[in-house]
Amino acid sequence: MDKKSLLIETSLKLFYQDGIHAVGINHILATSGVAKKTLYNHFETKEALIQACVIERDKRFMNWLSQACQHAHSTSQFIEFFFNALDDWINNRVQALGEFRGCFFVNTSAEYSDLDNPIFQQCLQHKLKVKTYIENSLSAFTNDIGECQQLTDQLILLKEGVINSAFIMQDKQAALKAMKILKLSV
Amino acid sequence: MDKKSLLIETSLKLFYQDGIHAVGINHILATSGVAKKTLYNHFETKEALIQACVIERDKRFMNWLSQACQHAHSTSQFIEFFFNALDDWINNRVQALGEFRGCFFVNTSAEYSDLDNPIFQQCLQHKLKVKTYIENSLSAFTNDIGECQQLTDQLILLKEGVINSAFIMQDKQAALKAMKILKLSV
DNA sequence: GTTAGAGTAGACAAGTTTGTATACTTTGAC
DNA sequence: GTCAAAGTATACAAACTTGTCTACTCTAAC
Repeated sequence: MDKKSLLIETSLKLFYQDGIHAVGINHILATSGVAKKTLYNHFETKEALIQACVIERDKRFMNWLSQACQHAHSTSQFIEFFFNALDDWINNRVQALGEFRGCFFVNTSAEYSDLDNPIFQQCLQHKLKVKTYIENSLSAFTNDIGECQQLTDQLILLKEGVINSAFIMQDKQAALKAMKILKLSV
Repeated sequence: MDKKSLLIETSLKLFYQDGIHAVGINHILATSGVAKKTLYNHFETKEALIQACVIERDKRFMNWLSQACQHAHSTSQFIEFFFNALDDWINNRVQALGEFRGCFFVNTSAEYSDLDNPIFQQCLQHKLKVKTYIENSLSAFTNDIGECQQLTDQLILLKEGVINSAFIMQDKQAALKAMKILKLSV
């Protein structure tokens, strides 16, 4: 693995584990075994490294989600795949996303919560991307745009609730509970 | 206001705004206008101050929530009051909770996400307290314990989803959307 | 008026932070 | 084999971190 990727990999893991401000550059260097000059060769500042991490996390998340839902052939099947994927993640069956500690984007936003902060904006954009992905996927199964949008809103709302509850309440059944709610209402 | 309360008040505001690690003791002192010795007279360490902040936030949250829902006389009315309260909060109509920046307990947990960290445990306990409050409130309106538990789970899941979505997606309508979901399924 | 408790102001210690600079080594392309 | 690019190791600067300490002041009770 090239040094730049190694640095992002290491930082992503440490940032997700302990938060951004709590993890110093030196800690990242010691863990990755990379020299300081190499880091500042690839990234102008710590902030640039953080931004690269957010981009990488977004990539991994979208890859995982789209793969998990790709074989859905109906709305109800999409819902099932979607929440099963979340269930896998919060129960640590998805290696690409690391040991579950809630939503990386929410955790990161909590440390950069000003609306005009570029890191917050990156996190917001990720969430919008997920929303667009869901809406596009669902639109294949129905012609009713309103219904499609409403279901997207509901999936998003429940997804955020699942991730949050699984993290802070340690409710590892959250995804299955959420699936039930939608199955009752759809 | 006595100095101890002033320190908690100031810290709570700054921690909620910028995160815990990002806010130094000196910043808190400069903002509150309190001397360093006074702070360390009241709190042994920064961690003790953080813990006092979590306790205070829990108090304010529970007070606000229980007041907002106290006049509910039925399950559906409770749901209405509950989500209207959330709607007030995320749209900055609740002074006691400060300018909305997501869930203080989630934001804080993100910086102390080890299960055995006492701060994480405090946040977890707060969430369990909210759950107990909801379950107790609902139990007054029905004799079906299973239904009561299920609805509690749903309310919790949607509450977390609402707070998260309102924060990171800046979806200020999230609470009203969530109310709709439950009205469809109940 | 005296006195004890609480607060102020700020210097200080010891360690950490991000980021730069220097001197040396490895590696891969030609 | 040469040479440039990339990496290593580490010292260093400047600022910041938490927490301690000293000397002074204010305030309220008696």
